[in-house]
Formats: sequence, structure tokens, C-alpha cells
Amino acid sequence: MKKQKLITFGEYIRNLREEAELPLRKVAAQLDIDPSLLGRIERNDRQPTKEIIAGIARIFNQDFKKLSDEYLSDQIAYKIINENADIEILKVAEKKIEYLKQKIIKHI
Amino acid sequence: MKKQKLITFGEYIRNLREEAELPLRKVAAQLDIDPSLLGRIERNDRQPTKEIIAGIARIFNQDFKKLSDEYLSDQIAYKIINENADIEILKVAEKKIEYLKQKIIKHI
DNA sequence: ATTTTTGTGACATAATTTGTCCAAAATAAT
DNA sequence: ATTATTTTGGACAAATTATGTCACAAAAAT
Repeated sequence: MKKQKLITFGEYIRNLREEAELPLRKVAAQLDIDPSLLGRIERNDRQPTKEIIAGIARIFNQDFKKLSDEYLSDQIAYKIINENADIEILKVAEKKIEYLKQKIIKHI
Repeated sequence: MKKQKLITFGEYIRNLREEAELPLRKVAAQLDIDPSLLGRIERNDRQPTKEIIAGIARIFNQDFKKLSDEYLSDQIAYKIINENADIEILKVAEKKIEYLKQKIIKHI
């Protein structure tokens, strides 16, 4: 298994762009958004929409699902840090997910 | 270790109230909110504020931190289910939390 | 049957988030 | 050093989302 460098979503997509040596301007144009918005997303101070994530995946030849997961795990991490909650919560959450999924299945 | 029954935040606080045999009306009055809002919180369709969580903790003699964690883990669970993401994300999130915490420390 | 409790649609209002414009700061190019 | 390009961040209107309550229906208890 490849060792994965651990970074935020913003850092991740900035890396992609810098490796391609493209300025915000150009990528933003392809995404049809303001360069400043893309910059903000890269600095994690605006949330990308699904469309933007999809666009980035397309432009940089990434798997959409993988990129989305990268983003979602960020959101969870930030939430826990902001509430300065315990990491243990993740285990509880995991069990709840299983519980809720069962519940939803029953409700069909 | 005590075996913990696995339920949502709403179910959890509804149990507390029902064990105390108090109607929504009375508890809501103590919390100074509309009974309908409390009912909605118990059915997980409104989010409790910190104040409300604190109030519930006080009324039912619960630890505030524990109750808050119960609530936060719900939020995470719902988020993952709604995005129908993989549970693996939680592991990634865990690592990110450690990474981000270090980063924050360095920034002081 | 009446009273009490609980559930829910609808809605105004509040709070948050978004995306952009603009100009300043940083960086790169010449 | 000067100029051009890129990146950053404040400010803000607009869009989106969430809140809390009212009014009444449905359900449960007495």
C-alpha cells in the first residue's frame, strides 16, 4: 500500500494545481468560477461544491469519489477540532452509522 | 465497562424525559422553549443549541460533556450517511485531526 | 368523551455561507 | 529595478440553510 502524505483537502488540490504548473486563473476559468474563490478553497476557507470537486477531479485526472472522501474527512476533522471534542467520538459515530443504516433499511 | 445502548441523540434525551415521566410541556418550560421545538429535537429534526444541551444535562443530572459528545457523534454519523460515504473516512479523519492539531500548535 | 400530550405543515426571521469585486501584497519575469 | 502576473484578503450583496413558533391535527391517557 502506498504511503499517503497527510494533508488537508485544500493543500491536496493546491498540490495538484502546482504540479501541473497552472495558475489559479486558468483552473478557475475551466471551473467557471472566480480565481479568488478557488484560492479560498485551496486555503480551506470556502467549501467546494460537488460540481467544483467534480471539475477538479476531471481537470487533474483524479477519481471523483476519492477526492470527495478527501474533502469529507476534512470536514469531520475540522468539526471535531472546533468543538474540541475527544477523538473517541469517532468510534461512537462509527457504531451509530451501523445502527442508523439498519434502521433506515427497516423503514423501507 | 457498561454496555451502552446505541441510539441517536434524540432518542437518548427522550428516554431521559420519559424515565422522569415528564411531558414535553414541562421540560420545555424549564428550558424556556416551545414544547414543539423540544419534540423536534427529540425526533432529530432540529438541532439543540449548546444552551439547550446544557439545560437538559442540568435537568436530568447528566454530564454536559458526555451529552455534547453524544450529539456530536450523531452529527458525524448523519453526515456520512447523507453523503453515503465509506466508513473508512473516519480513519482518515482521525489521522487528519492529529495532523491538524500539530499544525495548530506550531502556529502559536 | 374529555383532557393532555405529541406530531407536523407552514412560515417569518435569523444566521450562515457563498461567490464576486477590488485592491493590496507577494512572487516571477524581463 | 521595473513591470507583469499571481495570490491573498476585506467587504459585501445575494443565496442558502436553519431556527423557533404558531396553529391545529393526531394520538394517548384519564
